[in-house]
Amino acid sequence: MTATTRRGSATLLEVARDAGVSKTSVSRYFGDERSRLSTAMQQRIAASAERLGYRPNRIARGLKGGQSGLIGMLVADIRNPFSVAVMHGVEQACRAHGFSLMVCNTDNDADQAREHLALLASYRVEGLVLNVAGHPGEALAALAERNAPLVLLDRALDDLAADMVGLDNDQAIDAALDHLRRQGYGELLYVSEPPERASSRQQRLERFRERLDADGLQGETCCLALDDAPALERAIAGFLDRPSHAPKAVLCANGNVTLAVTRVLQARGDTLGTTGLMGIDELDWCGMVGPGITTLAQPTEAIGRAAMDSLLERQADARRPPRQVRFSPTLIPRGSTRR
Amino acid sequence: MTATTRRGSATLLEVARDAGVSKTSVSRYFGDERSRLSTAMQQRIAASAERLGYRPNRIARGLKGGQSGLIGMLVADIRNPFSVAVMHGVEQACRAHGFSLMVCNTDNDADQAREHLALLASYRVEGLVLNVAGHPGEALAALAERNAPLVLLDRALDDLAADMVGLDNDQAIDAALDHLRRQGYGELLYVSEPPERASSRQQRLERFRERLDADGLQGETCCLALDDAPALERAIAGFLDRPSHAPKAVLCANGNVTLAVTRVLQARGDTLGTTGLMGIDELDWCGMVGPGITTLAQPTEAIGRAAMDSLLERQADARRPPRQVRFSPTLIPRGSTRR
DNA sequence: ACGAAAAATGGGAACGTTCCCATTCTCGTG
DNA sequence: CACGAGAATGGGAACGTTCCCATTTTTCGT
Repeated sequence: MTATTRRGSATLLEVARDAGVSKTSVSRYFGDERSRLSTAMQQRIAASAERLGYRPNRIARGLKGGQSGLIGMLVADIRNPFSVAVMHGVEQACRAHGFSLMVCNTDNDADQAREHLALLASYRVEGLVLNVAGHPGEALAALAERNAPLVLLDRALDDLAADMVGLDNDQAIDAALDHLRRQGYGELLYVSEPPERASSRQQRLERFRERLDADGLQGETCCLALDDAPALERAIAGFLDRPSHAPKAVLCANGNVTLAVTRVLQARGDTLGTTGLMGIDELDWCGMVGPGITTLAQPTEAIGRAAMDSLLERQADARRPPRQVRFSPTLIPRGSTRR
Repeated sequence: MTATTRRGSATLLEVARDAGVSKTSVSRYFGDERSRLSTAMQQRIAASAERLGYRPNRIARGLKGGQSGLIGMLVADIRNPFSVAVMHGVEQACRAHGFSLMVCNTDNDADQAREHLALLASYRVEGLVLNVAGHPGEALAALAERNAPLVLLDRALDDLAADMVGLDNDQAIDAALDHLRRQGYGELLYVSEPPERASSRQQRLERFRERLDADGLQGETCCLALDDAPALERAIAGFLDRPSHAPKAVLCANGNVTLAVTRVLQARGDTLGTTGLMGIDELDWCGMVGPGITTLAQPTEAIGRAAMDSLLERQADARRPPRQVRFSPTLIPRGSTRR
């Protein structure tokens, strides 16, 4: 009872007894209501808590108040540097607002997504950042269940009117096409992963097609899963090996595509620049491959922070109409688009 | 009370009432004791739970049983692909054993580490994976407080006898030196980040120095913070621009170093291969820069899983002596070490 | 110096579980 | 046919908080 070592940490009640005050006062001290306590009491509590090594139990706190202090984040692919960068932003913002982030990785698997969503719901997360393709049904379930704020990252879900944060895809495609045209490329190949379940992929693809018509550029698109390397090789060969009137360039829809396409071009022995190459998403190595790869960088940290802001705002006003926040990309010109 | 939509999800008690059974039975159904229930009761509970959309509240469960179902992980730098890969392994293993992973990123900041550690403790995590430099005092505090299993990733802490999982650093350095020697490089520069607070950096550095003596190789070491680019440039210039009798090569202590050094070499216009380059840690782009960069790949996923295994074992037997698990690297030879 | 308002404090009842103990029911067995 | 073992079930007390209210103390204006 006195100074014996205990297995767990001290409880609020023990601190209260030790300090000779009520548990309510201790609760207030560690809650946000220190101002309601006299200085003397604050000191006594502080002393006792210190001596006993007391740490409030977030779990117990979450139970009564319904405040888990947790924000959940569902990421389709944790190994994607873009996702990690955004996650970093989300985490910073979480900390700044006293939340903790619980990240789940679905490996692009709908079953895992469902499972993880249920898990996050069972931890009563107070907000949810979603960066996955597909199945909003489950998301809705979790949402309805807990009535927790939700924000979509980089992809909208048709049948779910939710807040969303991401790149201004139209602007990105426009910037890319402008740059490529200005650099003298006349025939373009747009390579994307399958757009079916990811709205941002759809938007970029669509915009590419629209602008092609409008600008009178020659171009084509190609959507395929990146694990099918031979298919990608064939697609690229089909485009590059055809006789043409104007210099050719490949535009990559995201970082993963850029990686895969660059591998193929290298294997073929194409010279970057002569064959244009440009990608959305900036990566560590883009400046180091050949003459450097031109990219459109996304403001990843800002996107992450904006996601958290959106969560907080919706927490404050649940019935505000859904809003989309779009960020502008930054063009980083390099040798791969210099002839 | 009847079929009205509710704001949160149903509670165990509501399910019990709906099914006309006691809460204990429902608790048993969702716990691990289904076998103790009659088939009839199982069906009734299942039906009610389904209809009400019941999901057990992990927070409440954690309170009474002390089982948070959470594993904590502290990562020094979430943007390091190596850390992410290991984290991926840890997460998989967590899921396989019914735990969830809570990842905190410290951005190499001791204050954040302390803060996050306190946080994880307050969530009563049942295990802790540590991948940070420095301050074990805090870690010990959390450990002692909760008596939770602990495993160190990639770095041991001198004053803390804990389980640890990581690369076999000696073997890695040996493999690197063997390879470089066999390829005909005679003068070596070993570049590392400051080793003070990370044991694996120390081990690699030490081993490099030892083997240099033993093998009669010419070589030197250089430790600096990577954000100081000019210093790195100077160090590399000092090494490469000096007249010599044998081909020179740079060995990088980890992926971040490889990135920084490669940038410098490219800026200088050195030809990879003529100037040897080799790094520990395999990265996406290592095959694509110049003639490719030779690396020693770590089995990241396996390391992650092993960390989790270690946690579970220690959970089962708290007083087993600390154990270290060391993994072998895989050499991936590329053009940067071909003359 | 007298209330009355404001500030400081405390006592319990939740929150949604689990878990220890009863209690009831079902049989096989002597 | 009574008896106890074992299975199936239920009642209540925790777990460590927060929060509503009640109570006590202080501070002032007049």
